[in-house]
Amino acid sequence: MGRPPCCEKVGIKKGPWTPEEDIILVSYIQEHGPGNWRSVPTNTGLLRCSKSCRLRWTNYLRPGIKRGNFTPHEEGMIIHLQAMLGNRWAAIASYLPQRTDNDIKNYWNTHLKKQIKKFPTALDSHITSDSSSCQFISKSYSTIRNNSGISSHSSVLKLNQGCSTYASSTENISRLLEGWMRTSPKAALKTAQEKQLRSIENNNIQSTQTKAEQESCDIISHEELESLLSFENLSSVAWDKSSSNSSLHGSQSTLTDETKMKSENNPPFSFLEKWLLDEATNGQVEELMGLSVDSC
DNA sequence: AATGGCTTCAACCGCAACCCT
DNA sequence: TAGGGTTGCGGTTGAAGCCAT
Repeated sequence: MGRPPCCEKVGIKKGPWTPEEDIILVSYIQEHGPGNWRSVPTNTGLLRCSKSCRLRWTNYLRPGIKRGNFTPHEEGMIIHLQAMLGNRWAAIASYLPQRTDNDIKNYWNTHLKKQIKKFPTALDSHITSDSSSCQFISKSYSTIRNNSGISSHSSVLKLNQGCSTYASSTENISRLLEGWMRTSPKAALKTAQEKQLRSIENNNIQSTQTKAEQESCDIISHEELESLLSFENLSSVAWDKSSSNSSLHGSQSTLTDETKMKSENNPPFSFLEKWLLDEATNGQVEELMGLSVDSC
C-alpha cells in the first residue's frame, strides 16, 4: 500500500468551491502571498487539502486569468503548439499567459481534438486563415533553420508585466459573487439594476471593443467589491508580493527558468522560444498576439 | 413537461520532479 | 547523498447544464 491520498483524510472537503471559501483563500493569499500551500488549510481554517487550495488559486482565482471563449488566434496557437510540444499543457500555457493549462487542456479535449479528428486539415486551415499564426510558424521555422537569434529573456517579462487587460482576482471573485448574490431576491434586484445601468454604459462602448471585453464589464465594480469585502489592493498585492520569489507567477517569472530547462531538453524548440523572446523586444509578438503595448 | 444522451469544465488523483534537511 | 515532504503536471472523472426527442 502506498501513501494514502491527502484528500482522503477525515474532515477534508471535496467538490466545488463556495464563494465563501474563495474569499477566505484570496484574502489569505493577499496577505501572505502564494506558496507554502501546506500551511494554507491550517492557517485559514479551510477544510480543503493544500493541493485543492493551490489548484483553485492557479486555475480560477489567480489574477490575470482570462475566461470565456478562445479567440481564433488562441486556437491557432494551441493547435500549433500542441503539434510541436505534444500534451505539455503547462508549456503551451506559458505562451498564452492569460490561460491556464487546465483551460487549454479542456479546450483541446472538448473542442480542438474533435475538430482536428473531423477535419484533419484543420491545422492547415488555421495556417491559411490566420495570417499571424502563419507568420508565427514560418518565422519560427526559418529561425530554427538559420540557427540564430539569441537575446535577453527579460523582454518577455516586460511584455507581460502590468498589462491591464489581465483580469484581477477581484474580478474573478466578483463574478462569483454576482452569481452568488443572484440567489437572494434582494441581491437579484440589485444585480438587475446594475445590469440595466451597465447596459446603458455599454451602449457607449466603442464598436471596436471585443465581446470578451464587454463581458468583463459585466461585473460589479472593484470599488463596490472592495468595500463589500474590506479588501485593500486585492487585485495587485498578492500578485506583486509573489513577484520577487514566486513560482506562482508561472507563465511570467518562471518562464526564464522554464526556458532554460526546455532549451536543454528540446534544442530545436529553444530557437522558437528565443525567437519569441527576441520578437517581444521588437513588438512583433504583441502584434501577433493581437495585443498592443498601449493597452498594457 | 419529462427524460435521456451529450457536452463542458472544475476538480480530483497519481506520479514525477523538486526542495530541504 | 539519501530520504521525506512539497509542488507541479497531465490524465481522468463527475456534476451540472444543454439540447433533442
